[in-house]
Parts: sequence; structure tokens; C-alpha cells
Amino acid sequence: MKKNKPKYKQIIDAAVEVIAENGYHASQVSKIARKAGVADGTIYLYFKNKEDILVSLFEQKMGQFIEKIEEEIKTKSNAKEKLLSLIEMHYQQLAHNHHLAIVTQLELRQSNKELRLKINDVLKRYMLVIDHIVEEGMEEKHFDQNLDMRLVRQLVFGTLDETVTNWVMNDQKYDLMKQSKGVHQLLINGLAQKTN
Amino acid sequence: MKKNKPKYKQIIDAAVEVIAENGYHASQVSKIARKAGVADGTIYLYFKNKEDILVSLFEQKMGQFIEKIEEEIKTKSNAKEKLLSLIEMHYQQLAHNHHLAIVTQLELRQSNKELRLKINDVLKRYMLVIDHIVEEGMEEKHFDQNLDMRLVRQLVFGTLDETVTNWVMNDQKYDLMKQSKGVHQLLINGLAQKTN
Amino acid sequence: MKKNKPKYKQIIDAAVEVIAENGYHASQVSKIARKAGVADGTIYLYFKNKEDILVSLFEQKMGQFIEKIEEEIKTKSNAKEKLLSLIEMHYQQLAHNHHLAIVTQLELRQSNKELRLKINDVLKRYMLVIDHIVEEGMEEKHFDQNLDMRLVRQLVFGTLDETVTNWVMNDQKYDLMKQSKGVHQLLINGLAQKTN
Amino acid sequence: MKKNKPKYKQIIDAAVEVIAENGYHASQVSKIARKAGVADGTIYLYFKNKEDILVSLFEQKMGQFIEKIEEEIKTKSNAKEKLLSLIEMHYQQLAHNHHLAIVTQLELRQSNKELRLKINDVLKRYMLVIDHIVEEGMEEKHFDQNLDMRLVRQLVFGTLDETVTNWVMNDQKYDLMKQSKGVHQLLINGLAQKTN
DNA sequence: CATGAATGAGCGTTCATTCAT
DNA sequence: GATGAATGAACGCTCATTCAT
Repeated sequence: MKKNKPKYKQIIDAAVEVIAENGYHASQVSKIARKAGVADGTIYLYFKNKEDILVSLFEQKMGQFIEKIEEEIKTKSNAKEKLLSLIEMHYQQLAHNHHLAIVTQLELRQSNKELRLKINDVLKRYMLVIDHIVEEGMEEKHFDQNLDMRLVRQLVFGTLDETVTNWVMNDQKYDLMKQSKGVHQLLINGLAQKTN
Repeated sequence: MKKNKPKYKQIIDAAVEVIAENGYHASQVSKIARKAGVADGTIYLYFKNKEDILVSLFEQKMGQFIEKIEEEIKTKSNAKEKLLSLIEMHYQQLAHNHHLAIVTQLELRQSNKELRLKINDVLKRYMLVIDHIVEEGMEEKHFDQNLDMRLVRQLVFGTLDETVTNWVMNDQKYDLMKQSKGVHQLLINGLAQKTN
Repeated sequence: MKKNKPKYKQIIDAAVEVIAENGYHASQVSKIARKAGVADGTIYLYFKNKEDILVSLFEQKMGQFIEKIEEEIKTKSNAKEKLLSLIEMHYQQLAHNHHLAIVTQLELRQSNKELRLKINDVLKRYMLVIDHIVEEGMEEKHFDQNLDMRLVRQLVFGTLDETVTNWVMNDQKYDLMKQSKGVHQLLINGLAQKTN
Repeated sequence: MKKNKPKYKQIIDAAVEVIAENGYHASQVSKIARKAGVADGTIYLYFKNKEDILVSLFEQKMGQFIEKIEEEIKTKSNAKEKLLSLIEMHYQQLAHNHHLAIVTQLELRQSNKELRLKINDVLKRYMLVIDHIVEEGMEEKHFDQNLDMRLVRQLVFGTLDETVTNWVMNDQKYDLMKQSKGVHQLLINGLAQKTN
């Protein structure tokens, strides 16, 4: 399996660094190869083409990203806590990996529609995590019974994504993680069972 | 003033069409010129360079977009209604202009960081509109007094933007405007004064 | 006659200035028009095309240049003095008109072969002046009887041209006119009647 | 070392041919590539940009040109003979390489000031060769002791350059090499020790 | 497996010239 | 005569991908 060979990971890590440092459009394959310590042609032994590097990068990194969130959530016993956990993990992982934050929030979005559709595929797994939390909250009667699943998904992901993008575009100069509680509160209220 | 000359508008409208039909990266200046019915060189009598076409496009279209929202909001008497109005106008305008929706939600985001910073400048005016509604709601005691302005702004804009982008990426095949009420309810709850 | 109308001269003088200040390749017709205080289109009422401006410029300025040399030479009574006079006038006129010196020695040479053939036509008149002096010197028995006219012409003009070009390329920072005597001596010796 | 690879030389030789045949301004990179039998992009593996091709061309060809003159001069025992040798070699090399003559005398002069300054750098080595001959002649008491070095250099080079340029502009239709003796005599006389 | 020299398609921009007013 | 908005042809350079070694 190619994905377990050391050069596969080397190239993906090199791509993250090169893109974060130079921006999407100034990230030539030859630059990634140089940073990874391999020849240009070697890239094509591990990846179909340049786009494949980017999709794979997103799959690998976002896969780990989501896995960690899933693991953390398992330790929580109700939907509200799980949602807080998701927010905190989302922020924490990007706050602790500046290069990855730049690449996922800014640079990879400059890719074409085709690539972004593939990226969306990867994100579907994340959407499922959100869905499960919301369903659980509805079963617990803590969330409103009539929520439109798609809307909620977009509310949660849209808000998280927008807050992280703003933080990155402001050069990451404030503390992203401090926002967790506030965002959680806003979302919880939005989703809450209306008692009146 | 160049911006009031007919060719200025012709070129911008041609750019919207060409980008929507071909995608950002396949939109050559010569294609825009042909669609606008002018010579390639004429473009450069009205715009400094290709990027300037795109920035101007965004300024013009988003300027009108925000203006219409502002006008509509003026006719409403409280924050909740104003927020609903904002959501409905936001959705309506993009739903009624498919090409523009594609260009603003998908294609223009493929531009480089520099261009996107300029786009952000234009969006600041929209953020102010949101801010005013939230402030009004807080004064009316309908919204929580302790809201973090930045978070709320990102909650509202992030949700609207994510819902529209999803709708565009799904080829606009469901009715965007029908979501207005649901999104409004989610946001209102999120912002509401906690009475317990 | 167009050549006597004020705008004709205005445009030529503007061309000299623009070329001296911006260099041949950065001297667009529109820049010359602006400096001359006329519209772009007006240029084409007085000149066939851009090349025609440059040829006319050379004809006019070089015509005056040669005329002044001819007048001065008339006042001298023998070939040696006439040659000194020619050298002094050549240097003096260019030293007193820096812009013209730059244009004739550096910028106009960047034109294509066709234009330079026309420039050569203008210079033929100058070559005749040199020829007359040499012939006179030979008749006076002060110059060698067996001189090859073409070689002498090229010796004299080549030396003058090379010295002026060097002076211009060194930013005119030494006194060109002080070289007159030395150059005269070198040339006179070269042409002299061999008495041994 | 790139300069020793066969394609480096191929490209330079192609450039000489293309420029001689089409003129400086009609010599596109793609034409040079085609003549050299390589792809357009290959040019840029060996040269920084188009100007770099031209500068390198001049450096290489003029370097060899001067080297051959230096070698030939070494075999001569006094300044007069060395000067004759220099003139003969100068004429001979250009007479035997028509394309190169056209390129150096006519086409390369159409380049901008920047490029011509680089060309002048290359020529400095030639000027040193002339200087050495003149110094030797002065030591031998065959040349005048009070010669102004700069003037002499310009006399010699200006005359050679002017004679070759005239020959090229007259389509090389007379025998350049037959002029050697005549030019040598003129220059020798000009530089000679005055015995009276 | 790995290399890296070679490929060649693709495009934003300038500016001399025209011509309707 | 004078204007200046409009024209459109022309080209240097980049970089993802291939393939002989």
C-alpha cells in the first residue's frame, strides 16, 4: 500500500508546508518535490497528478482531524457536552497547527470546483458526526424535535468554518480557543427545545 | 466618471456570465471582451488589469446587493423582523441571479489572498448591517445582553454563506428561499434573551 | 508646407525630449502627443507614422547641425583649420544640447535597419563636407595624395562618433570639447603628406 | 557547467542565424527554439530570459573573437605589426562570418541601453588589447609619447567599427580585408612619433 | 524504484493607428 | 483642422507531466 510508505507522507507534509509558506498558486510540483527531498518524477510514482496530492492531503489530514474529534466525543455522555467537545477539538487542532489551518481555510479553497467537490466528500464524514450529535440531542429532548437536519448541519459547520477563517485571515492574532464557550452557547440556544 | 459609462457595466456583466459559464480559471480576458462586444484592448481603458475587473465586479454587485437589503430593512420595525428580512433578501437576490450566485460563492473564492482581502473590504459594509440589527435587538431586550459581537456576526454570516454555497454546489436544485424561516428561527433562538 | 507650421516643430521637439527622458522603447506616440500639447490623432496630420517622426527629427536637427558646420568652415582658409573647425563644431553642438546628443548617439540607434538606412541618407551630406575638406587638403599637398576617400571618411566620422558616444555613455561627465585638439592632431597626422 | 552543454551552444548559434535572417525585432524566442531544434521551454533551462540569450551570445562570440586576436598578436614582435595583425584579424573574422557581422554591427545595437551597457563590458577586454599595443609602441618610441590613451582607443576602435558597419550596410559587397593595409597606414601615421 | 532534462500549450497586456464627431 | 475612444495583433514565459536512463 502506497499510503504507508514513508515518501507518501513526506510528500504530503512537504505540500502542506510549501502551500502554507508560498500560497496555493506559487506551489509548484517541483517546489514540493525539493522540500520532500525527492525528484520531481518521484511525485508521480505516488500521486496521479498535482490535484491528487491536494485531495490526498485533505483526506489524510482531515481524516485524522475527524478521528480525534470522534474519539473525544465518545467520552462525553450527552449531546450538549459532545457539541462543546466538537467545537473545542475543532478549534484546538487548527490552533495547534498553523500551517494546516492556512492550507485548509485559505489556500485549498483557491482550487477549482472539481477539487472542491472531492473535498466536500471528505467533509461528509464530519457532517455525519454533527448529525449524530443533533439526533442524540433530539432524542434527549434537549434539542427541538422539528429541526431541519440540513440547516442545523450548515449552521454548525458554517459558524465554525467562518470563525476559523476569520481568525486565519486576521493572522491568527487572537485566541481562537477562548471563543469555544461563546459559540457553544449560541448554537445550543439555536438548537434548544423551545419550552414556551 | 468611467463607472457610469455603458461599456463599464457591459464588461462587468460579461465577466459575470463568462466566469459563471466557464469557471474562474478558464475566463480569459479575450473571452470577456468578446462577450461584452468590445475589443480586448478596450477592457484596459476601463480596468487597470484582469484582477481589477473582478474586484470591481464584486464591488458593484455586492454594493447593490447590500443596498437593497438596507432599503428593505428600513421598512421593518424591530430586530427580529429585520433579521428575517435580511435572510430573505440575501437568499432571494442570489436565487434570482444564478450566475451571480455561482460567481460569488464558488468562482471568486479561487482568487488569491490579495483579491480576497479586497473582497473582505466590501463585505465589511454587510457586517455593519448585521451589527446594527443585533445592537437594536439587544436594546429591545429581545437579544441577549452579553453577546460577543464578532461571534454573532460570524454565526449569522457563516450560516447564510454556508447555506447558499451548499445550495449552489448542489446545482441549485432545491428551493433556497424556503429555508429562510428555519434559519431565522435557529438564529433568533441562538441570540435570544435567556429568560431562565 | 507642413514643415513650417508651428505644430510640426512642436511635435519634433516634444519627441526629442520624450525620447531623451524615457528612452526609445518607452516613447509612445501618446507620450509625444501629450508633451507637444496635441491629441494623438493630430500627430498623424503631420507625420505618416511613428517612424516618420523619427526620420523627420533626424533630418531637421541634423540638417541644422550640418549647416552650422558648413557656415563655420567657410570662414577658414585651409584644410587643417577646416578640419579643426569641423571637430570643434561637432563636439560643441552636441555638448550644448544634451537631449539631442542622447537621442542621436544612443536612442535612435535602437531603431530598425530600415530607419537607419534613412538616417544614413541624411548623413551623406555630412560625409560630403568631410570629403571636400580632404580633397582640399590633398590639393594643398598637406594631405597624402593616395588617400582612399572612403577610408578617410570612415576614419574621421568613426572617430568623432565613437568619442561622442563614449562621452554620452559615461553620462557626459567629462569635457568633450577639450578633446578637439587631440583628436585633430591624431587625424591630421594620419592624413598627412609623408615627407620621408 | 551549462555553458559547455551542447544545447547551450546550439541555442546561441540558432540565435545568431535567426537574428541575422529576420532582424532583431522579428526574432521571437519560439523562432530561435525551432531553429535550435529544441522546445521553447528548453531555452529557459539554459538562459534566464531573452535578453540573457543576447548577452551570452555576445559574450561567447566576442570572447572567441578577442581570444583569436590575442593569440595572433603574440606572434608579432612590435607594435606596428601587432596593430596590423589586430586590424586583419578583426576584418577577417567578421568577413568570414557574415551572420555574426550582421548581428554585432547592426542588430544587437537595437537593444536597449541596459543591454548595450553589458555589451560594453565585454568590449572592455578588447580595449585593453588596443591599449597594450599602444603602450608597447610608445615604449618602442615608434608612437608619440604624449598620446591620450582614451582618444587613441576611440580612434582605433571607432575607425574599425565604422568601416565594418559601412561594409555590412552596403551588403558586404566589397572586399573588407583589402582595406586592412590602408587603415593600418592611416592609424600608424596618426600615432607616429613626430620626428620634426 | 528513482531521476531530472525536456516538453509545449496557453494568456494578459501594450500601443501604433484609425475614424466618427 | 483637431480630437481621443476604440481597435486587435503579437509574444515572452511558466510549469505540470513524461520518459529514457
